[in-house]
Amino acid sequence: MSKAAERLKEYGIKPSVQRVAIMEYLLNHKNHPTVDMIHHELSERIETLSKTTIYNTLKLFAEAGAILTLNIDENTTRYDGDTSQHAHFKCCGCGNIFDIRLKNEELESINFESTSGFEITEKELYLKGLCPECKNQ
Amino acid sequence: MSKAAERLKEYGIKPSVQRVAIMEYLLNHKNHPTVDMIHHELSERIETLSKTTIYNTLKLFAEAGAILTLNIDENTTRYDGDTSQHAHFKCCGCGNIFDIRLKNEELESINFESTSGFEITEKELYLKGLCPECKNQ
DNA sequence: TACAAATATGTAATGAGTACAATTTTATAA
DNA sequence: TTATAAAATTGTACTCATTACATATTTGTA
Repeated sequence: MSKAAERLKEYGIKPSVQRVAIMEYLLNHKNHPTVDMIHHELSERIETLSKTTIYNTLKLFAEAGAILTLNIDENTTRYDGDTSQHAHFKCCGCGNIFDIRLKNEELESINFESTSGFEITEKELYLKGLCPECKNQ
Repeated sequence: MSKAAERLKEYGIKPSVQRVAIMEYLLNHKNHPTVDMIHHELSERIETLSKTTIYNTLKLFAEAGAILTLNIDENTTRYDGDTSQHAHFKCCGCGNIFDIRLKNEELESINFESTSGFEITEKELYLKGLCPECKNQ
């Protein structure tokens, strides 16, 4: 079984050609794609693949916790198949989004002054600025 | 001079009735409003105030660094007149957005494994979950 | 007062995302 | 295998936040 299919099983999601293809794309591409990017790429292989299916599928994945939904981009939602702890960096020059690895438990250890009573289920750290390439131009 | 007008001056923004009113709203409301919320509230006082003006003005403020633009909400942009360091919490129950104070320099002290060459100009920490009120229901 | 530059406004257009009805695929049972 | 129900996919129409743009108003200045 492919890694993508395994991952779906792991999260209790029934596999289908479309679902496996979408998960596969997310696992093999670290570019934090938009729906359009996924559709453009996959519709070459799966000619009838509709954007609605991609939207539905990504929502299904995200609600199951199998992928991350990123709102770092102002215009459009981005998706990430890597659910391990890390931050995201958006370059204001080229627009690309980079993974920023954190040392172990770095986000867990942040000290808040006032979260008593709040139940935190999700933490996202977004950074912006210039990537190394854009910085040297 | 009002606090709002002072703030505009501080960031090199020429004041106008509309600009002062919008900044005033942001300084007096900690609800991280949307454009619609600002428009709904202010158009009672300034009858001709258009949404386009609010969009333009908020963009102007944000680019000058006088306010923050938040993408914590999936559907719509929220704005924050408090530019001091703090995180944001969105309650999945009521949808409200809360300020979460951080201890001094907490965000600065996060250790990244791999930011060499990146120029970071902005950091946003978004939390999600349930607020105290929604948790008890 | 006259004129130019800066602001503000209203309408039309864009485009991401969703609702929904129709179609296709999959699973199940006789 | 066949019939049938449930699940998944698809395409179209729609919503709604945001932007583009042309026009109108206000402000600053000579």
